[in-house]
Amino acid sequence: MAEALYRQVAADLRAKINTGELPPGIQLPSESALERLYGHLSGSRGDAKLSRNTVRLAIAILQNEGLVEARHGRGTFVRERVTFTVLASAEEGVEVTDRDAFVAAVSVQGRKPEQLGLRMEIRTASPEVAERLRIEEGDTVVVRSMNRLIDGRPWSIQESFYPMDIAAGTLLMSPQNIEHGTVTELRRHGHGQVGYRDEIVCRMPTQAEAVFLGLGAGVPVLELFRTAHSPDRPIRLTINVYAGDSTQLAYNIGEPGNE
Amino acid sequence: MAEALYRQVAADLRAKINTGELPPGIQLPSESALERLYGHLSGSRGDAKLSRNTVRLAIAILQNEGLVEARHGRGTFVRERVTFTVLASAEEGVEVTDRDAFVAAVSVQGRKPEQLGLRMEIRTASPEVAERLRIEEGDTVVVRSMNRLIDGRPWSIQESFYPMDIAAGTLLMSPQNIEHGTVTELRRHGHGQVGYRDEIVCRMPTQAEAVFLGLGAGVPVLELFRTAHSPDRPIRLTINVYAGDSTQLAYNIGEPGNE
DNA sequence: CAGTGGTCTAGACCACTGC
DNA sequence: CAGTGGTCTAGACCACTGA
Repeated sequence: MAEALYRQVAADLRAKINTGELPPGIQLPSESALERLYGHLSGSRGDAKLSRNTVRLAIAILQNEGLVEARHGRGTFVRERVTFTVLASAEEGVEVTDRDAFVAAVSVQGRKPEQLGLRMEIRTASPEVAERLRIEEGDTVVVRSMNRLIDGRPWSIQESFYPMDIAAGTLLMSPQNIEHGTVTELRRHGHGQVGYRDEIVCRMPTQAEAVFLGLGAGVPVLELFRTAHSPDRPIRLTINVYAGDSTQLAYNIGEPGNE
Repeated sequence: MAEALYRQVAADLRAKINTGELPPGIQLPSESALERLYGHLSGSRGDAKLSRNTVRLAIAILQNEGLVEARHGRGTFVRERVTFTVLASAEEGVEVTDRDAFVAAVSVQGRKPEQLGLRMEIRTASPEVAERLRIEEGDTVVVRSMNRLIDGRPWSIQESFYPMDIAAGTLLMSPQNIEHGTVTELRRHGHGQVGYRDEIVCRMPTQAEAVFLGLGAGVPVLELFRTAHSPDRPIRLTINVYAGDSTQLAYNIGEPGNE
């Protein structure tokens, strides 16, 4: 046995997608059609026909590679993708993660931004959070979270963590948008931001993330941990989870080139 | 029908992994054991038992989430993961992507670095490459590529593209390591690097990448496009493809905090 | 050799979509 | 209603691993 049948079928369909013979948006042949189309691979007689499960295994591979998307009752289609670029580096190390900055950045790229549900909670720090904020695991932290959409499609999940002693007595304690921005609000209370560290990983989404972001099988997420600090200490940790099939992060480092 | 059986099985196993009841490295019950273990879900009589395909569908979900790994003839195991952090920002915008820098960075984190097969080719620019180097599609470019391993495991695939007029007459045309580094070599020929732009995306690997990097199902890759420029023009594009389950990219922006 | 996962078949019934 | 994908079963044979 050279190569499993379902892998051969997947490889053939993948090739057709990559060469453009099956362009984005196009419907694949139905499962029963594929059973017949690839029947000749089974090495059997003339009436050759694959079993449906074999065909479905092949399609599952392509789904998990993010190449196709099955729509119940309608068919299986080659995925289309458009990406949005986030400029994650900033002059002077004082970036803006507030709503206005998001709205401006997206609008510039000709897309429609939306921000949903600013929530504020008080939690205890997980090990991940505690380590980056340089506090103890279990210390209380203020969490401000929101969801962002582009062109009506869920795009990112953002949670910002503040040590309780920093957030206490500021507008961060209120579950509302801060007009002048959180960076300015922190500065007014003696926590001027002078820089940040970004850590970026990619992984497959959790169940909850996949549901909220509307991710099909085979779409990973980009996770960005941004630890902002004053000259003295970390003042904020922002975790962003982005839909991997529609996000690009960009950093400009050093002097700008001649553009 | 509330929720598909195989999804219920996957959800239960996932919960056990997340709570640590099934810690990393542990073997899952065998497929036939799972058939019996979760038989009660089938809503049937006492001898309840799932079909093997149903169990396999459940395991496939966890594999595609990168949570477990099946080893033929041995069993299915909860994945363990260790990550290596790449500091991608650099002082003065003049980073070093050369072998020595890689070796030093990995050694510092107590791991064993290796670099394989430096290759040099001449190709024509794809649209992706041409756009970033600001040349025409189809223009000839010099490509220098290599693979890197950490602790003996394939970790990244790197390809650097240079416009032909920049590479001509330099050591870049030879398929050998450049002792003083490519950045210095370019500077000696009048192309001093003053900054770069990084673009980061994540996606599922191609077939070839999955094979080379030894990625199981459900492991995405991080792809980093670094366009380095002199004051005048782009001088190099480096594309790195990293195993997503063992890589973290980091950027320090602005003034360093008090550490 | 026994036990594990890998591949494949044949057929059943269900749920969703759109005409 | 016909056609699509979603779920599930029962059973077969193969390939790999390790004792």
